[in-house]
Amino acid sequence: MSQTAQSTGPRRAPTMTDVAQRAGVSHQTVSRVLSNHPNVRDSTRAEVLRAIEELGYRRNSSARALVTRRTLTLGVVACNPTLFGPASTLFGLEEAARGEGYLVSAVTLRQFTPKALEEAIDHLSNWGVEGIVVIVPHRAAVAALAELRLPFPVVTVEGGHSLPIPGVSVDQELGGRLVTDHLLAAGHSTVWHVAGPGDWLEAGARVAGWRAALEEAGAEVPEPLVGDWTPLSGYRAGQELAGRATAGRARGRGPEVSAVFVANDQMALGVMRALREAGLSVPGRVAVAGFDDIPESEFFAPPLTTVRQDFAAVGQASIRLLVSRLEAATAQAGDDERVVIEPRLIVRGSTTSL
Amino acid sequence: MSQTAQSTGPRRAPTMTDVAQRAGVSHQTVSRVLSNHPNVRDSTRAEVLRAIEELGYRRNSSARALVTRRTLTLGVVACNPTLFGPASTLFGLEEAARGEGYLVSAVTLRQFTPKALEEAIDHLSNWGVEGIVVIVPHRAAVAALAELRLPFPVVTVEGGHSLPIPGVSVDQELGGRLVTDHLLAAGHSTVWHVAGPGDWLEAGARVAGWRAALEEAGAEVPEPLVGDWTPLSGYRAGQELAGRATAGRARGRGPEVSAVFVANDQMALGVMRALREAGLSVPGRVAVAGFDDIPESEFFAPPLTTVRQDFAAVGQASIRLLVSRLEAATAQAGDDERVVIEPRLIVRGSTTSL
DNA sequence: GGGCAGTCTGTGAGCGCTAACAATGACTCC
DNA sequence: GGAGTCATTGTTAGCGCTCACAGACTGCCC
Repeated sequence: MSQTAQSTGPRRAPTMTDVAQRAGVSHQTVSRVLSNHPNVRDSTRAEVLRAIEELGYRRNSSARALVTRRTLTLGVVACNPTLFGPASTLFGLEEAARGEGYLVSAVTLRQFTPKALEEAIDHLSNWGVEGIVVIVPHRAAVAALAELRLPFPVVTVEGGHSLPIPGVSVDQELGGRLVTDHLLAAGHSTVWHVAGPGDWLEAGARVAGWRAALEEAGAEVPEPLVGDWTPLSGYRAGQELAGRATAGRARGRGPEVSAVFVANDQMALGVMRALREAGLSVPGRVAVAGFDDIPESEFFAPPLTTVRQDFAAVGQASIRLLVSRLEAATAQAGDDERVVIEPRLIVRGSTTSL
Repeated sequence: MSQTAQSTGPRRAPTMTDVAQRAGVSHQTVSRVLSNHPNVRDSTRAEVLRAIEELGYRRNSSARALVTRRTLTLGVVACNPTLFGPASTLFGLEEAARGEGYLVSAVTLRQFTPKALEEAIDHLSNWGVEGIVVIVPHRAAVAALAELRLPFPVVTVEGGHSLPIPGVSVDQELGGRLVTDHLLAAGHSTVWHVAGPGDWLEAGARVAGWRAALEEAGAEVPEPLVGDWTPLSGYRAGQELAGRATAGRARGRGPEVSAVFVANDQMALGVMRALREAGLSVPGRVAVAGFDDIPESEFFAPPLTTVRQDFAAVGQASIRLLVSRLEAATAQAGDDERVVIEPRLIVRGSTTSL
């Protein structure tokens, strides 16, 4: 009665009981209306809905989660989220999750370390996520992940298939093959490679595809250069390659440089700049191909041959995997544990006019 | 006693009472340990921590949120999250929020409509976010936002300052001026402009800065072309500009084309490609400048002069604004309602060697 | 030795919701 | 017409936690 609450203070959000009172029913009936229970008389339902509308009532998610033991929240751990690939995956993933009725909370890692990964997962756990998707494609990450015995399902993206954790990935090795075969078919005697960082699984798989294609064709396999995905590192690798291209075999370190497969588009950009600066025309003197098909690639000078990955599909598949694990007491083990998505070669000017 | 739960079924997560029993204390003491209450004997604390460790106990966030009325969750609504700018902002924002002890849930819009915005906010509300950051820099979005009377604080990013909603933004107009002044100082008689979509506030502000700089310098103001941020649209605008450049004033539609300020880097890339294809060298014949400083810009051919925005700072500022509103009964109105961040001109090869 | 502060711990209530069950009334069926 | 069925509604008991308060036990002073 003599509550000060009736003053102008921040009025507490209305509760289900408030709605019930206003509609002249029990709180349980309100609950039934909100959960679309069939056995509610139409007139009652209308009454309740009107009360909800008038009060601006919203169900308290915490109370609901407490009793149903479902937070309907999924966590995502991502690294380098400003890169086109991770960002696209994140986007597709969130959209898919929303469609399934889940909220997605992402934690981003500035730099991968097992400790950072653990902290990120810990952070998410503290908010009661029901499962997580990990988009941290480092070798060490997957290993670290396997150590942690988590009380909820985990799905990896680009985490490789060496561990008994369900995951989604693009067939990076196939991508590497596609590019390499394309360049060999164009008449190059061999193909150089600028790889991604050694601790990235994707980088390794692209190397493997490239190497396999060369070996199958009986071509010489040059020592791959290594970058860190940035244009700058590509630029440096490009300078190195330019040096070899101009020095010729005289320099005695590997075959002639007439074609380069770069492990992502941004590095390819750097490589092309370095080659250009060294007076080596692309594709006239050296053909260059990338990987990812970022939106800019089509407009590089020259337009870049590359491999397109369907990131949105990756995001969707990972959510499907996670949600199926969450909702099915049925589909337990082995049931579509692994999803592999095929990449596609996009041929453009940087490799064509040999 | 005769519960079937003691079978192998999915063992329920341990509760605070379980920990209390194991440690031989009351659940309240466990709670005190977890909240770092000072009045707990060291030996008791140790006992409790050990029990927590052994049981792998985690506090139930829903129960906690229910009683404290704090979900410690923030929502973000973003559009075009695969672009460098929004992605970077999102990243900075999440990191800042985590530092403040909040979880961030993002909802991404494929395309902006007032309805989509409302649905996104609705989605977030259903999960009990305590406040939201809206990164949807459309004119209509801000208007729509003002309509909604939301029961929690809202902060806009790049939402302009026309409405009484706190917000963070980069001084886009200043950016436009910086670029334009730079080009005028380099000796160009005027500067053309390829703008972003008309319904984006940022696009408008960049146009305003460009126009103001031209007018102050007494230069002719050509009709701006309009793109949609994509390289392709820039390419089309570039073709149009190339046509004018080669036709000269004869075509009678505006001044000579010797310098172009493009509203973002990706479109600038398209513009440069079109110019190059038309045989117009950059910067020899036409100088081109962009906006955003995406990581690739430095490696374009030629390296692109552009305006750098500190997206991470934007994200951090928006979180500070939101959190201060959440935690302060003190700082009510007017208190740093607006944060403006200054952009910086980055001069590179695409405008230099006139 | 009684009172009084201060430290540590336990008890009980209740946050807002859903699930299980009970209760009511209307209707059908033989 | 009594039992059985069904639709509709209400009642009650928690979910796991924090808060407010009460108790117990120290030490210290006069």
